[in-house]
Amino acid sequence: MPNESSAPRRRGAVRTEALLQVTLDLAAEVGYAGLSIEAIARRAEVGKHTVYRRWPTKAALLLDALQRVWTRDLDYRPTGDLHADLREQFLRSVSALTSPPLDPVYRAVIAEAQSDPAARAALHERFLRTVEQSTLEQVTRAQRAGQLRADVDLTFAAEVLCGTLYYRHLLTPHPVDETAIDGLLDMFMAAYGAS
Amino acid sequence: MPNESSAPRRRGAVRTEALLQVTLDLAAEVGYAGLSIEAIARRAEVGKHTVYRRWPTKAALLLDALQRVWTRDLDYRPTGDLHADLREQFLRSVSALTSPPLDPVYRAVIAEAQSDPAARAALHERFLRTVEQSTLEQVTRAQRAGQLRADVDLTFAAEVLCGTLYYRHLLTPHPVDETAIDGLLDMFMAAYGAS
Amino acid sequence: MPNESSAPRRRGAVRTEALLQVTLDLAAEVGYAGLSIEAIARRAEVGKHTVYRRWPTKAALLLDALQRVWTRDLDYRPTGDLHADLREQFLRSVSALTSPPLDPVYRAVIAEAQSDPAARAALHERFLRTVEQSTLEQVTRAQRAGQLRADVDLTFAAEVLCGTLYYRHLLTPHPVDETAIDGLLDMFMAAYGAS
Amino acid sequence: MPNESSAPRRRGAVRTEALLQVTLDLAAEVGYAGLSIEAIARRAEVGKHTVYRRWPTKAALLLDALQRVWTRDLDYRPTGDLHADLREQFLRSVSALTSPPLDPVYRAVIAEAQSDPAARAALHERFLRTVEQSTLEQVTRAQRAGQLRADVDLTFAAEVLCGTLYYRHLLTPHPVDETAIDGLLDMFMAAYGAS
DNA sequence: TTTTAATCGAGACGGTACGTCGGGTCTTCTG
DNA sequence: CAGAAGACCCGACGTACCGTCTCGATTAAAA
Repeated sequence: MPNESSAPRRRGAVRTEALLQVTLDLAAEVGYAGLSIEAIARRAEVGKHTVYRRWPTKAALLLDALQRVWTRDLDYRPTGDLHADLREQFLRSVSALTSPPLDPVYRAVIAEAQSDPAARAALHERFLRTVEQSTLEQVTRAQRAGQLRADVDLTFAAEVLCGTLYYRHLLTPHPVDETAIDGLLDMFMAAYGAS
Repeated sequence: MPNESSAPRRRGAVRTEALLQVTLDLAAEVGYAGLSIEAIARRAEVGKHTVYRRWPTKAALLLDALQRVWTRDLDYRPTGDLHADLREQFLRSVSALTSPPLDPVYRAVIAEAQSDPAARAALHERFLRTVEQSTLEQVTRAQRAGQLRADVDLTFAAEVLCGTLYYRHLLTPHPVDETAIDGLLDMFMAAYGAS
Repeated sequence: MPNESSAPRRRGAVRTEALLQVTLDLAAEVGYAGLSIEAIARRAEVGKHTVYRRWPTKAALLLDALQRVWTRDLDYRPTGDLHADLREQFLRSVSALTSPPLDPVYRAVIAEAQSDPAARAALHERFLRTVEQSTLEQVTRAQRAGQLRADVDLTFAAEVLCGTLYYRHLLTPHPVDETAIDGLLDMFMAAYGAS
Repeated sequence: MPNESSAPRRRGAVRTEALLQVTLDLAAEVGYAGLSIEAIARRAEVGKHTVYRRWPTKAALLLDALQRVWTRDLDYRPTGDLHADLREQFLRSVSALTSPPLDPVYRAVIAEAQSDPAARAALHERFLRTVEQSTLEQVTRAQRAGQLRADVDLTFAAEVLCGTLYYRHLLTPHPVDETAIDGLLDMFMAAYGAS
């Protein structure tokens, strides 16, 4: 009896997915400017209320849309070489963050977050902290493996690593290229590299 | 001499000043949300065109308004003790950045900058780079005084120091407090401290 | 036989009643503005479909609701004195038409009827014509009793009597008071009074 | 000296005219249903605010639009024969009231007036009362000419004459044809005709 | 001075988006 | 299988800003 209910499939789940996809499409095509709820609803051929029913705020919608593309790139496999692994992870992140679907949405979220502390908290909780966390795990592993000094708490170091890259990407006109990443890692290793 | 010059009829430059001040006042009172050009002109009892004649963009206006409060806090005097000096400078910056007149304007600029690369460049050129620069000068002086290793280019290090603080302030819910600043400086000294 | 229903009790009859009552309650409380099908269904804790299943149109629902209060006031008993009887009937009608439950519903029906000829026909058939009819019966009785000229068809006269009052009530800011009613009856008697 | 300033021409007077015309056009084409402010603005290629700037309410706009067509038909010239003159006037009014541009607008006004006492008052003041008034003047002239009894106040009679016709037109499915008008006038003459 | 040319306040204007509401239709699930 | 609950598309509501534009009135510099 192959019952079809293994996925409960709440009523509008499909539509929710569609709306998020439309948001990404729109972002890729018209960029940050075209990301109005009105435009999204229009493009999705959906009443505005159908959007508002799902997300109380544009920021909330954008965060979910972000999630949708975000999770796809988290399948990296550490090799054990800390420097190489961090380098790889950062390059991947930056590459994703720079290309069309993600970049406009991310910037839109940043913009929204400036006027809405709640959105700011959500942004950090769901994305920035995640990146910090995965970075922290990597360096902690390296620390246990003796590659880093054992007498320091690396939590803040992880924030510095990530924060520097986000700062450069979002707030400066400079690109986050290999030079920048290497410079950052050099400083990190100089500070915390074992003996 | 029936000239009723009690009303001196201020000319252009004065009015420009007045508009910037109104922008700051509005920001302090109603916050980011109230910073529309419409509201600013209304509050200043000025035609909208008078605003547009001076600044092509909201971002441009906000940047100038920012400048107005910004320059007031740059009168710090280094003592020679690197750690203490940086600490002092960062605490001052953050304190200014957190209090009413500046914070809403800064966030508004950040928001505008997301959709406008030119504004992003201007933001970096006029503010972020300035802070990086003054930081760089300080650490370079210390380097020459032998407090820091002589074999490194500190340009990027200065960016890391500033970037980390901006990242935390603008994009996370965490406060930029003394703990954070000290943590950051510790990492910096561990990496680049002499011998 | 524990059947408690001497009447066949069609399933939804009670609910239909309840909906009509809710409509009247809502009209009394929030007036014409609050008379949306949405609000009625909400107030009755009923799905909108349950309303649409019963009435194809808001006008239809309102007409039925109107009926509900209307029939309660038709228990007048003519005395034989034409002038007094008409006066009494008109005063009653107007009094009912002016007070909360009925007035907003009536006006809502008028409004609906403007855009919907079918509703207009129904309004006339079920209410206006009824009033004209009962007026006609009274004057015809008086005519047969010799109180009115025998050589005229009073059908149109009845329409004039009623129409004038409705006109004043619905389309002018003037109240339909005793003065108005007496003036109208005077004119009527002057035209058709016997000899 | 052909000075061009005989008309001061306030800024948007032309546009106001255009909007009223568009309202009438729309009414003629799509009828009562299409008379949303949104549709009017769209059709006139005008921002919604441009409409709201001129009229606080849909009712106000419709009343002005009504005025525009209304005044064109008031150029009748009484002949002195009361019965014929009233007949002519009523026929003209009804004819105007029945044809496309006017009928949908009038009904829309009636509908709006039901929920807005102010609109109701305005409707009466600007249109209904005008008709009553011109009717009153005609019958008063006839009264002075000895065609009508001298001992009666005809104010209310004028209301009855007009009210009956409006009642029939707006609230019943019956047409206001010559039969109806003649019946009404017969009753009137029977009541107030001289000797 | 007188004229000319900016500059100003005020705000109209066509747009676009906001967030809310109601109209009708169509589903889903419960009793 | 009827019914409550409400999702859904649609489109109007009235408000707010955007950036451009016109309007007179008020000044400044040029004639």
